[in-house]
Amino acid sequence: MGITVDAKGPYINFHFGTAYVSESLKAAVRPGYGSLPKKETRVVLEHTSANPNGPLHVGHIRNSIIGDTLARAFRKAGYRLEVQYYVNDMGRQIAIVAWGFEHLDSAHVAGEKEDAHIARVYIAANREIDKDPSITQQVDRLMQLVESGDSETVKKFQREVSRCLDGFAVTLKALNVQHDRFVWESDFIRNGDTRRVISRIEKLPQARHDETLALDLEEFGFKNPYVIRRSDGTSVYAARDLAFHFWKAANFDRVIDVLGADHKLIAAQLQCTMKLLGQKAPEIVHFEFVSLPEGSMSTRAGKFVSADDLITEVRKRAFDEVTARRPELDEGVRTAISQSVALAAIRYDIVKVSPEKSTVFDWKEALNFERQSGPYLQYAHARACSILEKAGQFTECYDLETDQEIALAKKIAKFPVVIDRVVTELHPHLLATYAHELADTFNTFYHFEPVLKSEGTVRDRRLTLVSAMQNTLKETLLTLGIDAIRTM
RNA sequence: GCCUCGGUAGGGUAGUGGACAUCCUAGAAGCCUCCGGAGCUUUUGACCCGGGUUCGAAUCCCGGCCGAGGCGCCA
Repeated sequence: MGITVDAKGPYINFHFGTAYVSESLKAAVRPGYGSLPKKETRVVLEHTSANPNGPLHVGHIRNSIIGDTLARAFRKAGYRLEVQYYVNDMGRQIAIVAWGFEHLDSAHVAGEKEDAHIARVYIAANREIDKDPSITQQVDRLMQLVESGDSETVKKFQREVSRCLDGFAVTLKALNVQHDRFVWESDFIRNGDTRRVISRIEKLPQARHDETLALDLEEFGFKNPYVIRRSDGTSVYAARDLAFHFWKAANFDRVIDVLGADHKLIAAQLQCTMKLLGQKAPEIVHFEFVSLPEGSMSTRAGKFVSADDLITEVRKRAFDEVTARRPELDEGVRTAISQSVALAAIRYDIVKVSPEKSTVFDWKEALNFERQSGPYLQYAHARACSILEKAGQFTECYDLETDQEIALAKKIAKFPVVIDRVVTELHPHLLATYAHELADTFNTFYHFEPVLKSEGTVRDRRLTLVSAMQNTLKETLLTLGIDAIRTM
């Protein structure tokens, strides 16, 4: 009854007997199915970390959704996980924002979201700089003041950055994306970590002391020097990033960063340098860019589709859809359902594509709730819930017979393997593919095999199967950060 | 110019060495006697090009072409 094996041509076929499938099903009806054994490994996962100079756009949230889905998968796989957002509070872009608030008409407009306000000032300041390049010197001055710890300027930077982060928090909450800790880049200057890392780098044989301090990584295939310190003595982003990763390497067993494709080179240089310093190098999940049909996005040029606009539009469309289907429900209930549906649509649409594929943002796809979409998955779940509710009490039965039953049970049994693959391969889209396969298999089963209308042990075993499917799909959706609503 | 990542039916997409290449969309034909049709069935249609490795390549290697991203004091 277990697993039988035979050879056919060049293939070895394993036949999973009913005993094997039954065991899996018994686990699948229990709460928390798919969770792997607890591990002692401490993992730190950094994602999103967008510069606080304007609202999150549809490119940034690809990072957020890939990162948050991975985070959920790691927790499901039993790891001790901390999720971090690295706040860039001392870059040139923030200095430009600070300059803009000081020199331009930057009053807050009533009803304007904080991050949108920052973007408006940032875009205006860039326009001024284009007109009068000498402003750059004033911006440089601000950066030097921050690096030297001038409290007035530091406060000014942090005030604007905090406001922008408040805006991000609203967006990320709407997307069901969570961080455990916000790590501020400037802390690595203040606590001396950056200085200490630089002094270690100075001692490396690859160090080059000209006006700048840089590493010559040509032996590792990097043509250009990796600059650590500017000629005016201030540190560059790379130096603080090294300090940050030093700290992560010291406190965690596994360090994972989710970064955009534009970071490929600097991330590789960072990995290389960490190794030279005898430290654990981060594992990096790169995702390729999301562009618009008219070209690439740019915060600076004000050319982007903001995540907030996307959320608003998808929620509107979802509300109309729910209202058309369930007019009898209270408006409050319809609003709640449509928010869950919108969340599912957005997250699934983004996570289903493998990270290494560059994409073009498409409103039509984002607003589609059929078939290969998050709402389709939610619908399959809601249907299963409805069947179980109507069924009432039944006796669990694990002896399956028909092809449809067995196909569904096998799909259910695969779930823990999928969780494991997601965290070992760092491929969150596998979970999306699995969720769709599971819902598809269920829909086919549902079409051919009557559940409530069958009788005796046939009814029992099919209800058991529906129950296992509902629980498995629920766990899959939760790992995808999608609400497993019972009705919609 | 150099480096990195992609190139799978009309459009989008899964698939890192093996059995008729996944799914969505689009086109065609069906299914409301149905437990919620955001559904189901059947069907049309694809591995960029050229070499190589292998018993066997969408998958690995080399060279093209196309797309995205990057290339010392930006982040």
